[in-house]
Amino acid sequence: MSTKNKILDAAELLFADKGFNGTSLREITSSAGVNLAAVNYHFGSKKELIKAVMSRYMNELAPKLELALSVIVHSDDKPNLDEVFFAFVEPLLYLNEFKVNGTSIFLQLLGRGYTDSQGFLRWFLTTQYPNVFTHFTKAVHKAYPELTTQEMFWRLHFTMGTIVFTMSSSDALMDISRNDFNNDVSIETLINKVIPYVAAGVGAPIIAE
Amino acid sequence: MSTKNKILDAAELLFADKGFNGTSLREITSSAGVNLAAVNYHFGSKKELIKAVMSRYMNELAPKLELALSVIVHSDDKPNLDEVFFAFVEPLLYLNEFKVNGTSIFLQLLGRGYTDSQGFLRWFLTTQYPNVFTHFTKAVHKAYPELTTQEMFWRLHFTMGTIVFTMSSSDALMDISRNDFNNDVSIETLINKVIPYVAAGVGAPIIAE
DNA sequence: ACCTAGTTCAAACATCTGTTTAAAATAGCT
DNA sequence: AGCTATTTTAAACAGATGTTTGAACTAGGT
Repeated sequence: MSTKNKILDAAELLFADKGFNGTSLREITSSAGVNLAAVNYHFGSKKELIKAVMSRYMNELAPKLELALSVIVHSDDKPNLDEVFFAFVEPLLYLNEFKVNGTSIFLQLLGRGYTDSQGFLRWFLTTQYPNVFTHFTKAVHKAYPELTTQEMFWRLHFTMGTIVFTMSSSDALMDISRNDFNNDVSIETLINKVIPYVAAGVGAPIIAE
Repeated sequence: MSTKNKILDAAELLFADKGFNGTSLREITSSAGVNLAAVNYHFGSKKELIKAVMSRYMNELAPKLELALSVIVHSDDKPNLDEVFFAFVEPLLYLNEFKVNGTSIFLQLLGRGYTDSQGFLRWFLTTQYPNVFTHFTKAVHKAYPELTTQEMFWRLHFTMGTIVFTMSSSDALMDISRNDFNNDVSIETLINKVIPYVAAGVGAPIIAE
C-alpha cells in the first residue's frame, strides 16, 4: 500500500470521528505509520489532504447520483418526494463496496465538513460538483412544482442539516439506541428512517407569510 | 460592567461565530478588553467558561419552555404537532429581550455545541436540564400517540439536527438569501419556516420495517 | 492610616500546531 | 554498478494554545 493511501485511510477515520480541526497531522501520520512530513510532501498541506479525502468519495458518488437523479428528471411520470430522496440510497450504499463502512464514513465526513472550517466544504462541493445540486433541485421541483425557488432553498438546507447532523453524530445515536432500546441500528436502516422524515419536511404544505 | 460579564458578552459572540474550538482565550479577552488571565481567574478554565455562557441562556429559557410545554401536556385537548413546536417560539424570541440578538446567538451556540467538542454539550444539556426533554417528549407523544418511543427518539434527533444545523449556519444562509433572492430573512421568519418542516417530518407516516 | 481580601497585570510556561529543511535512504533506469 | 529522481526521515522552526505565576494594584472595613 502506498504512503499516500495509508495517509488517506488513516485520515478519513480520524476526520470522521473528531472533525477536521480536531485531528492533528501527528495523529494521522502516527496512525498511518508514516513520517510526519509525508502529508506535506504528498498533499502539500492539511487543507489539500482534506480535499483529497473528500474527493476520493465524491468522485465515486457523484456520477452514480447524477445518473439516478437524471432518470427521475427525464422520466415522463411525476415522481413523489420519497422517490427523489430514495434515489440517494443506492449510490450511498454503494460506497460500502468501495470501502468498508464507506457509506457511514462519507456521511460523517460530510457532516464534519459542513460545521468545521467555516463553510469551506460547502464551497468545495458546490463548485466542484455543481451538477449533483442542479439535478437534485430539478427533481424536487418536478415532484413538488408549487414549491417556490426560495422555499425550496430553505427546505433543502433544512434537509442538508438533518442528514449532515444525524450522520456526524450517528455513532453516538446508534450507541444510545443500542443501550436504551436494545436495538442495533445499521447505517442502512438509519437512512431508511431519515428519508420519510426529510421527504415529509420538504413536502410540508406552504404557509402564507 | 463587571469583568466577568465583559468576558461572557465577548465570548458568546465569538463562540457563536467561530465555534468553541475555533475561538481562543486571547481573542475573547482582547475583544472584552480584559487581561488574558481573567478567564482562568473568574471561570477556572475555558470549558467552565463555555458552560457559563450556555447556562446564562438556558437558565432564562428552561423555565419558560417547561411552562409552555406543560400547558400542552396538561390540557384536555389533543394538540397537533405544529402547536407543540410553536411552543418553542415565544420562549426563544424572549431571549431577544434578555439580550440583543439573544435568540440568534443562543441558537448558534446550540449548533456549535452539538458538533464541536464531541458531544460534551449534549451531555451538559440532558443532565442539567432534563425536564425540558421529558416535557417535550410527552407533548409529542400526546400529539402523535401512534409514534413508538423508538421512532420518536430518532425523529426528535433528526429535528434537533435540523434546528441546530440551520441555526449554526444561519448567518451564511441569510447572506445567500439576501444576495440570490434579494430577500432579507430575520431569525423570526427563519423559525417560522423551519417549524412546518420539522413538524411535518416528525408527523410523517410510519413505515413498516 | 493600616491591613486584608479581592482583583488585575505582564510575563513566562509547557505543550501542541502545521510546515520546512537538509540529509539519508530507496527505487528505477541505463 | 552507477547515476538520477523520488521518497523517507529526524530535527528544527515559528507561531498559537490554555494555564500558571508572583508581583502590583484596588477596594472595603476597622
